[in-house]
Amino acid sequence: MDTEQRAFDVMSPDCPSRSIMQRMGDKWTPLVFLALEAGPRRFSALRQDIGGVTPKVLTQTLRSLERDGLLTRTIYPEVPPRVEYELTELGATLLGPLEIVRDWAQGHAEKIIRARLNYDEINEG
Amino acid sequence: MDTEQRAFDVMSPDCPSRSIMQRMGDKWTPLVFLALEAGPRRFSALRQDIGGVTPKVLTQTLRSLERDGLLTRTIYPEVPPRVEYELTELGATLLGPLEIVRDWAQGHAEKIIRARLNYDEINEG
DNA sequence: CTGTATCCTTTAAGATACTG
DNA sequence: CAGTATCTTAAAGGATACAG
Repeated sequence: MDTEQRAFDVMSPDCPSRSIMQRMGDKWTPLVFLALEAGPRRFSALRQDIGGVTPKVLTQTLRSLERDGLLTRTIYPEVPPRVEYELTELGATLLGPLEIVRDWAQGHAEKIIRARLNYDEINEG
Repeated sequence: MDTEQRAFDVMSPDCPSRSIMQRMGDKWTPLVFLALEAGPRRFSALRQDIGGVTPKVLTQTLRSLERDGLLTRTIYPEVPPRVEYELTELGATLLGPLEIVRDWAQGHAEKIIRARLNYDEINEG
């Protein structure tokens, strides 16, 4: 059928691009990406880079990104074990958009916090 | 204290910018923004623009964005009632980043879907 | 038309403890 | 070191019906 344009449309309820867009906004995914920006990193390093994440949740996040082809998981047969995570070429293309969003969030956080206080003041007193 | 740089850091567990970044990725927020890109829009119009959203959830999303100062809600005292939603200046500054993310999602959806199929094939049979 | 109210299901996430 | 297992809680989202 139509595979040239409008093949994917986030405004369409069933479009897979929706799930992709949502995944970007989940709690830990963006932080994993930013932590991997500079290069490969192992599990415990990621855990430290990203404050407050439990091993279970970090594993879930990493597996999910691996499944989507956004990063690779490499196991080195050593003792003690070493596992490295690294962005794929595809994953790296997401860094730009992610940084833009991050910069927006950091740059406008103060205004938003003020707006919230103002709203709450008016609507609760 | 330090209000000049690194005032907000998404890598920091308790930074408010995290909650902002997360909100961008919730299910309906980006779609509301894209629907409001062309100008003010009323409730029922938004409901139709955005497939599959229930009134309850749409209201929640809109209220939350209003609270953050990203859009305004204007009630016109008519019968039948008319309510229009419109992006604020602050909200409009988020359109650019959002479009970049949307384009990435739509542009790479196919590759990701293939990666998923491949992963599932290997890890389940 | 623009919502609210209720109830329900699903999913994300966190705490904690344990294993190859 | 790099996870897994189990349990529990919190939050998001959806179905449906109804109200001003």
